[in-house]
Amino acid sequence: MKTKQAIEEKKFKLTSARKELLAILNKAEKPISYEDIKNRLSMDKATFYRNISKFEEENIVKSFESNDKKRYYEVQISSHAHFICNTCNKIECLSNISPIELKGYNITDMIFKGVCKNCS
Amino acid sequence: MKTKQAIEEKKFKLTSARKELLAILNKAEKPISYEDIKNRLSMDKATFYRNISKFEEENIVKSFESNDKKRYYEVQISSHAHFICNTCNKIECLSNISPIELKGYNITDMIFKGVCKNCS
DNA sequence: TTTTAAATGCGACTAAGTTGCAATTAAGTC
DNA sequence: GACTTAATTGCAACTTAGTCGCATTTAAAA
Repeated sequence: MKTKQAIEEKKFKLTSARKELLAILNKAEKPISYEDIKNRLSMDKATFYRNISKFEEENIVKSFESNDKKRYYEVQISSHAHFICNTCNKIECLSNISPIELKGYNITDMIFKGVCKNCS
Repeated sequence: MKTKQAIEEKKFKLTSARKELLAILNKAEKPISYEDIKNRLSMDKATFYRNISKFEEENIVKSFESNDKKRYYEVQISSHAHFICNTCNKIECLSNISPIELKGYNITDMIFKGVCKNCS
C-alpha cells in the first residue's frame, strides 16, 4: 500500500489527523468532498486540505472538480472513470469502462456527464 | 441558429452586452472562462455571469468546471469531448472521439484528463 | 414618443479553499 | 522514559470565482 510505503520512506509523519483522514478515505465508496465529511472530521479545514494535498503529492489520493465548485477526493487504488449527474450532481464510479487510446495524449482520467437513473 | 430562435421566441432581449458576448463566444476556438476574456469585455462581471447563465438555460452555451476552479463556456454547436492537461490546465477540444455507450446512462459530455504534448 | 419589463452596473456578499503564525506533537536520539 | 526538533496543527485572516439586491438604464412593443 502506498500509504505505508510513503511513511516508511519518511515522506511524512503519521499523525492522528492523517490516520483519521486515511480511514475515511479508505472506507469511502465514491469520491468525497470536504463538505461531505466535515461533520465526521475532528481536524480543522486547513488541516484537511493540507493533508489531502500531501496525499495527492504522494499519489495516495486523486481528485477532480465536479459541477458544484467542489473538489472530490478518492484513494488511488483502482483507476476508473467517473460519472457526474448534471441534475443532482451525484458522482458514481464506473468500473467497466476500458481506457481510451488517443495518439499524442496520455490519458489518465475520464469523466462522463449526463443524467443519472434517478433524475431521468 | 439557436440564438436567433431564442430571440424570436422572445426569450430575451438582444442587448449590446449580449451581442458582444455572443460574438466572442462564436469566435472562440475552445472553451473560455470569464478570466480569459474579461479584458475584452465592456460589461460588468455580474452581467457576464447572468448572461452566460441565460445562454445556458436556452441551450446556446454549454459549460464545465476545469481543474483550476474556473468554469469554462462554449457555444453549443458541435458536441465534442474535451481534454484537460493536469499540468498546465490547458483545454483542448477533441473532435474525433465517438460517444460512449453505457446502458442505464444518458451520457452528454466526456472529459479526458492527462498530460498534454507540451507538458510531457 | 411613450411605456414598461427586462437588463445593467455597482458594491456587498458567499463559499471553497489557502496562508501566516504561534502552539503542539510525532518520532528519532540519548 | 525524557529530550530535541522539524513537521504538523488550529485559528483567524485572507483570496478568488461567482452571486445577489437594488437603483438606474435600455430594448422593443404600443
